Amino acid sequence: MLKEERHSAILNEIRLHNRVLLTDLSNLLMVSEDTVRRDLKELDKQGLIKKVHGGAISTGYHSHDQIYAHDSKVTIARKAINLLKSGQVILITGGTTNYELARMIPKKLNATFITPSLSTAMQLLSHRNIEVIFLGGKLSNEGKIALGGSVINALTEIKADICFLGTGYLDTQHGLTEFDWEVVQIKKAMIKSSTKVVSLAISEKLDSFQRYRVCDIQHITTLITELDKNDEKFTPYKQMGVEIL
Amino acid sequence: MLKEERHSAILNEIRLHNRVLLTDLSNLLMVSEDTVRRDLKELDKQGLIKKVHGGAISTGYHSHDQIYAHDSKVTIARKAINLLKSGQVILITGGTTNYELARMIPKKLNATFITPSLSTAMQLLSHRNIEVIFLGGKLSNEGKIALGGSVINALTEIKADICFLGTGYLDTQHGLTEFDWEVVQIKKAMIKSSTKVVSLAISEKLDSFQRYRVCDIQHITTLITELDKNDEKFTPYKQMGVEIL
DNA sequence: CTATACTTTGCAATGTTTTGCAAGATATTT
DNA sequence: AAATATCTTGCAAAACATTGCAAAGTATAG
Repeated sequence: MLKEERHSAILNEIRLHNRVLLTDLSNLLMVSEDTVRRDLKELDKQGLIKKVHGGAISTGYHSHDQIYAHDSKVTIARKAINLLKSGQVILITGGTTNYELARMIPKKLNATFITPSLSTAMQLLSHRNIEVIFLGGKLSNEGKIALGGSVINALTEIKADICFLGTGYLDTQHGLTEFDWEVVQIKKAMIKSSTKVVSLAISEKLDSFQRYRVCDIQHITTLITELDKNDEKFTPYKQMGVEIL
Repeated sequence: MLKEERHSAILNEIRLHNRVLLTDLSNLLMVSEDTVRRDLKELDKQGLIKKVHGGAISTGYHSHDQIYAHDSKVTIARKAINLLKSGQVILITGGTTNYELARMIPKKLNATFITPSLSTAMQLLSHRNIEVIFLGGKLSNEGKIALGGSVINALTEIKADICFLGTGYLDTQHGLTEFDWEVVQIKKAMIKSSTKVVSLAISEKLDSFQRYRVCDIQHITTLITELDKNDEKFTPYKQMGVEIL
């Protein structure tokens, strides 16, 4: 294979995905990583791509990464990661906290993620060892997630180890609530299909509620917030058998 | 063999495959590598090809990724938009040309798009009046598209007005061909589910082919390239009933 | 037809580019 | 701070390019 062909292929990859990993290119083009590195360096010098540690990105690339840097969400996501284990099948909804979670998945984790969220799926795909299954359906314009019967149907055929529920309101009286009825249906189906249920909630979502109920507190296995787990606020949750992280 | 014969043989090879190796030409033409080298040098000086280390590539090849191809993709997408009408149900694959198409959809268009491609879906979602349905399944890491049985099953339950096939290689002898077997299955299903079949192909993808066949030329309703529709190259296509734009 | 000048071709010697490897330096992740 | 992963550098083997040259072929003028 000619050098120019490789360059062309590399530019193509980057154009398509906005980013490439060096190792992937090495496999794809069947040349050593050194050669790819040299190719990338050359293309970078020509200003066609931007070479970064571990690969290269498109020059005009602005990832969503900078947009959400909310500290508490990062804190929550970091705690949540400890629940992940290789070999698991994991349901995960959309939402910025789950997006953070998807970002910081360890590279060596080997698991299957199932999601109806476009952004989460996109993020998950950047991890090599992870299998991503998208629950198809009609996409909602706001949340960029698939909703409706097809998602719920697909969920009935799945038994996952754990599910991560993002966005949602939580209080001891009303349980986990939502403002979108369609989303509620999805979350209900997810809970039904999972052995463990993890709710990720920044503290401002606590002690408030919305119109539609997803489930009672008792159905939640683990609640993760950015607060200290010994906060007195959590005593009632603990009494209902919820683990606090 | 005369020098001129060799020259046209070389140009032919390059037109066909976009590239040639020096050693291959030497064998093919049964002359020494030195002679071929001199031939290539001469053709390069005439601007007909681009000589590179180890062989030569078509002149359009390098600029392909940067400016030229992007421009032609925009041109193609612009032509394709005229086929869209409000009320239609539209199948669309991934690929950069379709991505461009998704970007430039008119705001007032009111239609349903169905796709297995993450990036295309994401782009389509930015249009208010458009309904987007994602064909869920296991996501491939490379193409960021859903593949496999679930996509094909979902497609059997759909009868769309039109389908837009991106990336793919086209020639009169082999028809529409693809690189990836899984992708071929999806495209086949899409064609089956659509009344009209539109193939978007930059001219580079013409007159070349890959391992796996999607369909014959006859199954394509409309072919869109960046070239003029009266280009003599299209005569055989027209004879097979393909509309050229 | 013949001699001369010119072109083309292959060969060999020498120079250059490309590529993969290995060792040590940096960066990143845990 | 330790463990990985990635990067840099120098190097050697292989592939490729260049140059000069000689043999063979072609063209042209006398």
